[in-house]
Amino acid sequence: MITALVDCNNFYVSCERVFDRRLENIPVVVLSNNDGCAIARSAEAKSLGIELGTPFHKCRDLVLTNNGKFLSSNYTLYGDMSSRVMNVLSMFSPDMEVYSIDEAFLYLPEIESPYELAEKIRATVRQWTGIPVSVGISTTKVLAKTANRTAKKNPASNGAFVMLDDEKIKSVLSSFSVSDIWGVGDAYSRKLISYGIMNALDLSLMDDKWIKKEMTIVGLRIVHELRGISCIPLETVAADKKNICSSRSFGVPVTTLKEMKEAMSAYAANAAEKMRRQKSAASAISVYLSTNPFNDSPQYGNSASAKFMTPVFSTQQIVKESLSLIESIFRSGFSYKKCGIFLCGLVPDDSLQGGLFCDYARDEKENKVSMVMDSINKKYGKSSLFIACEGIDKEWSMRRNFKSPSYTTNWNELLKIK
DNA sequence: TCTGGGGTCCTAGGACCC
DNA sequence: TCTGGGGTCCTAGGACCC
Repeated sequence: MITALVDCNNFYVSCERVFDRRLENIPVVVLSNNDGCAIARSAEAKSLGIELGTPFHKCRDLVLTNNGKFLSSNYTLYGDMSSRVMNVLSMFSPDMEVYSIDEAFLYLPEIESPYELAEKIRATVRQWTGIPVSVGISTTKVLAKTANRTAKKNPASNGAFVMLDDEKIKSVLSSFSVSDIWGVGDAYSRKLISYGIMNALDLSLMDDKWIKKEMTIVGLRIVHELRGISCIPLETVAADKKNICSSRSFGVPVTTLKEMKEAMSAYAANAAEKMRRQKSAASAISVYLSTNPFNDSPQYGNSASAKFMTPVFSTQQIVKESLSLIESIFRSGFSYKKCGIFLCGLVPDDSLQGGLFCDYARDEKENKVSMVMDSINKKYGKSSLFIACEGIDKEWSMRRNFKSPSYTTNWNELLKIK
C-alpha cells in the first residue's frame, strides 16, 4: 500500500507565523508550559544551535542578541490550526490516521506520479492554512516516516520525498542512522550501535530471532516494515484513551496545603472534563506530588491511589477523592514544584451501574451537574464555570509570559488588520 | 530565579488457581 | 539426591512516541 506521512514543519512556530509576519526570517522559539524549555524552533533558531529541550535561561541571551523572539506555548491556537490542516489532508484520502497534533498518515491510491501528488498536498495545505508541510511517500509506515525525514533533511528535495522501488529504498536506508528510525529511541540505538549496527539497512538485514530477543516484538515489527512488509496498521479511528492524566509544574513553588489542594482540584476537574469528552468513567485514580529535583532544597515526592466501587463520572466525585488522597501524602516544610492526577481503568460511561453501597440519587445529580458545566464551558469558553475549591487567584498557575492571542478561537482576540 | 505534558505497548515476575 | 504442570491476572518497570 502506498503510504504517505505528512508532517508540519516546525509546527508551533509555523502556527504563530501565520498570524504574525514579524516572526518570519528571525529565530523563533516556542517554550514549554511554564516557559521552561524550548519545544519548537524555527530554522533560524536551529541554526543558532538551540537544541530541543534547552532551558529558557540557557538560550535566552543567544536568541535575543540575534533579534529572535520567544513565545509561550498556545495550545488552543495549535489545536485549532491542527484541525484545519487535518481537514485539508482528509480530502486527499479516505484512509487517514491523525497520528499527532502535526502529523498524519494517508493511504494513497496507485497513481502515476506520487511526487506530483505530494506537491499538490503541500501547496494546498500551505495555501489554505498557511502551514508548510513535508511529505514522505513509501510502502509502509516506518518507510514513510523515513522518507519524510529524508525530505526534511535535504533542501534539494523541496519538502517531498518518494521512495517506492527497492533500489532507492536500499540506498536511503544505507545512509539512515539507526537512531533516526521511528521506534528506535536512545536505549535501543545505543545497544544497536554497540553491536555494530549503524544504519537502517544493517538493521533490516538482522536475524528475526535476534531482533525479537533484543527488541521484543515491537522491534521486530519495525524491522519488517523496513523490509517493506506492512505490519503496523493504519488506525483511521482514534481509539479512546485508557488513562487520562493532568499535571502541571507550578509557576511559583507551593508550600501550603491550601494551595496544593487548589491546584489539585483544578487538575482533577480538567482531567474529569477530558474523560467525559470521550464518554468514559474512571475505575480508579492516582495522584502525586513532588518537589523540584533541580533544586538543592530538601526533596520529597509521593503518590497515592484509590479504586472506586463503581466507575465515577462527575467532577465532584473525582475532585473529592483526589483531595483526600493528596492530603494523605502532603508533608509541610517542603517547596513543591508539581502535582498531578491519573484517571485509570476508563470504561464507557454507558456501562455505569449503581453499586450496592452507593447513593445512586446523589451520583445521578452530580453527573448531571458535570454535564451542564461541560456544555456551558464549551459554549462560553474554558473555565467560564469552575468549582470554587480551585481558588480564585491561582498564584501557583503556570507562567506564560509570552503568549500570543487565541486568534482563531476567541472573538476578543481576533487578528486586527490596520 | 529559570529544566513540559500526555500518552502507548510489552515483558518479567509474583501471586494465585486447580 | 530429591520438590508437577498448566494456566490467569496484576503490577512495576522499561521502552517508545509527539
